[in-house]
Amino acid sequence: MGRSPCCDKAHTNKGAWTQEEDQKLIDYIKAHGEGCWRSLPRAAGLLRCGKSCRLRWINYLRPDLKRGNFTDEEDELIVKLHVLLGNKWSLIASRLPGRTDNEIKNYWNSHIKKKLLGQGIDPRTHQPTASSAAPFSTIQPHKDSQMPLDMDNAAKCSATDDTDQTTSNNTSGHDDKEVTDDFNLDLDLSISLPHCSSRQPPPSKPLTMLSTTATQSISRYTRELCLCSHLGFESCETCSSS
DNA sequence: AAGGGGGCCAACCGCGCAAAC
DNA sequence: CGTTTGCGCGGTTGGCCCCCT
Repeated sequence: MGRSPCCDKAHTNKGAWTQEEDQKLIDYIKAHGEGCWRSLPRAAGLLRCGKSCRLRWINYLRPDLKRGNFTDEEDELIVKLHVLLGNKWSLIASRLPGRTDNEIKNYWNSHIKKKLLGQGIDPRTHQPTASSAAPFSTIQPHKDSQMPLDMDNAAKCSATDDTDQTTSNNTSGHDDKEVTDDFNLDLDLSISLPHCSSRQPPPSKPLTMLSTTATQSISRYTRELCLCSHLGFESCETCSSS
């Protein structure tokens, strides 16, 4: 059993990309567009795995990438989105134009984690660490919860399924109603349109939307999906109106 | 000045999912 | 309807660079 390898590893380059390889990839995508990463390397004259080409393009060569340091606003937004989505870097990246999931993931691990720990906040649960009784200035997913919300399921659901939004994905055995009653999250997010990069499918799929005070300002979006339902909560007005 | 350690980031790996067959 | 194929994702690794001693 097992999967067949994605490419012939014996005949592919690995490691850092050369300028020449970059240029070949750029030229090819400019001429033919993205798509069929598996056959792209051969067509472009690259001795690379298709996955490697895709990653290189998405994370480094794409023309719409915003290079450079993260702004305070981006920083804050990443933290807020992580509260809701957990380690769903691609979803988080979709809210940060010009940023890639890899970039955000690296930034989280190298900067934000430490920053939160320094504030006495557990970066995984966003709860104050056991040793810290310091005032809690960031977002609390659930004020009484001992466990983090099942963000993984929620994000998985929000990313893949728009057909059964009212069905609870609660696998943790928590009482949905109880959680709903206590959940009072005011994020005041400023959220841009999902970044319409090539990696994101055109918005034929629902946009994952956050149930926050930002809801009003985002209502202009053509298709909305409230995360409430995906978090296993009762539908809010946004959910029910869509 | 050298080298050791730690941080950062690009790239790889393996798995899950969905479409195609 | 089961299997195969391709894509995308999250986690991890490895190498480069910078700082400190």
